[in-house]
Amino acid sequence: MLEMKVFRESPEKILEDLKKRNLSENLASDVIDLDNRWRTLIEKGNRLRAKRNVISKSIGELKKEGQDFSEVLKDMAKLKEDLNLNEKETEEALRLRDSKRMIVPNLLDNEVPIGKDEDGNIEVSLYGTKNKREKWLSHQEILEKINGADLKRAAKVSGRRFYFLTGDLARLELALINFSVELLCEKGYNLTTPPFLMNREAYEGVVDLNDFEDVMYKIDNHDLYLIATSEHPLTARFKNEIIELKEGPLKYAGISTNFRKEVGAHGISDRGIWRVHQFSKVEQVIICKPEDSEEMHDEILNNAINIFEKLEIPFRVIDICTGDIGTVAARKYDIEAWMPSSNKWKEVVSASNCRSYQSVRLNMRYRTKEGTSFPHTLNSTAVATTRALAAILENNQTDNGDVVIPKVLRKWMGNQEIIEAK
RNA sequence: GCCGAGGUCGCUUAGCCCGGUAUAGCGCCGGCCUUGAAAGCCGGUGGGAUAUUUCCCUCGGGGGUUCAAAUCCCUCCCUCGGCGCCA
Repeated sequence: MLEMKVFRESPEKILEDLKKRNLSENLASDVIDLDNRWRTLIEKGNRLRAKRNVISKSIGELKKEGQDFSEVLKDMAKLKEDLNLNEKETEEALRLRDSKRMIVPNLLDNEVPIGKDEDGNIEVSLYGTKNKREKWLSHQEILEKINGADLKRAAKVSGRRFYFLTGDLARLELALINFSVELLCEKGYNLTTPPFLMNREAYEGVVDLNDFEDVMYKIDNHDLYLIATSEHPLTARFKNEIIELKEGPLKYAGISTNFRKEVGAHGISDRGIWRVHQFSKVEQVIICKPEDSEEMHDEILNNAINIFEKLEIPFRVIDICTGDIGTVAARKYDIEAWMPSSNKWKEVVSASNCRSYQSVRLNMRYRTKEGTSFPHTLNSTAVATTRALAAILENNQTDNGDVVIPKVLRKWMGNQEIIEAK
C-alpha cells in the first residue's frame, strides 16, 4: 500500500505508473476523491468532539458547584446525534478509501523495463555452461529411474501435484536446505522457522489481495491460511511495531514448507515435481532503511546467484518488466535455471524489493531522528527444493540415467557422489 | 479445554476499587555547559486533521452504559500461573 502523502503530494507519479502497467487511472483518482471526503468529515467530527469535550467539562464544574445543568444536557443530546452520524460517515469514507488504496500497486522503480508480459523481461546475465548430450531425460523420467518420488500414491492420499520424496532424493532435499542455510548463516542471516499458518489481517499486510483466491489455502472454520512462503510470516512479524534499525538491516533466513493452490496452472511442463501444492524453501527476508534497500536487493540476489553457481547449474538472471512484476514489488529479478529436456530457462528464484509497500500496510515503522518512518522490505528465494532438485536431476544426468550429486551437497550425503538408476 | 491473575506511549511503571487533562523513571532527540566527552540542568518524545496553531484521537481489539470511560458492564484476542490433555 502506498502512503497517503504520495496520493496527496505527487499523484502524477501514481498515474504515470498505472499507465505503464496498462491499468485504469481511476484506481488512483478514486482514492484521492475519497480522501478529500474523509478529510472534510474528520475535520467536522473533530469540531463536534471539541464542542462535546468543552460542554462535558462544564457539566463537571456545574455539578461540583451543585448547580443545575439540565439545559446543557439538551444541547448535548443534539450534539451526540450529529456526532453519531458523522462517525458513521467518516468510518465509511475511510474504509472505502483504504479498500481502494489496497489495490493500487506499488510504485515501480524507474529502471524497470517496460513490457506487456513475461516476453518483455530482459536477460541481464548468464552463468555456468550447459552440458552436452544427445538425448535429455526430463526430471520426471529421472525421478522414476532413480526411484526418487512416488507421485501416484501421493495422488491417492492427497491429490495431484503432491509427492512423496523418497530415499536419496529426500536426503538430497535436506542437503539443499542445509547447504543454503549454512551459506546464509555465515553471511549473518538469522535462521528463523516461522508459523506455517497466518491470520487474515496479518496476511493482508504482505500480499496482493487476489492471492487469497488463487494462492493460499484457507483452514475451514478458522481465521487461518497456510503460508505460501516464509516471506509472509517473516515480513508480517513486526506488524504494528516500531523497530530499531540503528544496528543495520534485519536479515533473516526463513525455512518453511510452502503451500500453494496453483489455480489455473496446467500443462505438460508442470509434470513431476516442478509445480506442486507443497514444497520446502529457504528464503531470505530483509527489513532495512530506504537508503539501504538497493544494496540489499543486490545482496540477496547475489546470495541466490552464489548458491546456484556452487550447485553448478547453468542459469540466467532476468530483470522483470512492468507487465510481469505484479502488485507488491518495485523491482524484481528472477533466476532461471536451464532445463535441458525442454530446452528452456525456467524460474527457480525470485528476488524482490518491495520498498515500503508492505511496511505501510503492516504499519511497521522504524525510528529516525525526525520521528518514525516506513522501512523497506525485501525477499528472495535462496533455494526452493523441488525446483532445485528438478534442475539438478536434469543437468546432472548421465547416459545410463544416474544423477551426479553436486559437490557442495555431498558432505550432507555421507560423501555419496552419485544417485544410481534402479 | 477449565480456574485464577494480568495487558497503560519505544521499555518499565502509577492511575482502575471510588468515572472528570494518562503519572513517573529509563531510553532516544535537541539545547545549555565543555577543548572534547561524561555528569548535571532545561525542553521535546505515538497517530490524524489543519486556517501552522489550534483541534481531535490513542491505555490489547470490538461493542455497551454515561454529559463524560484507562477506570463500570459485555465480548473476543493475547500473556503468565494452576489443573486437564498431549508429540
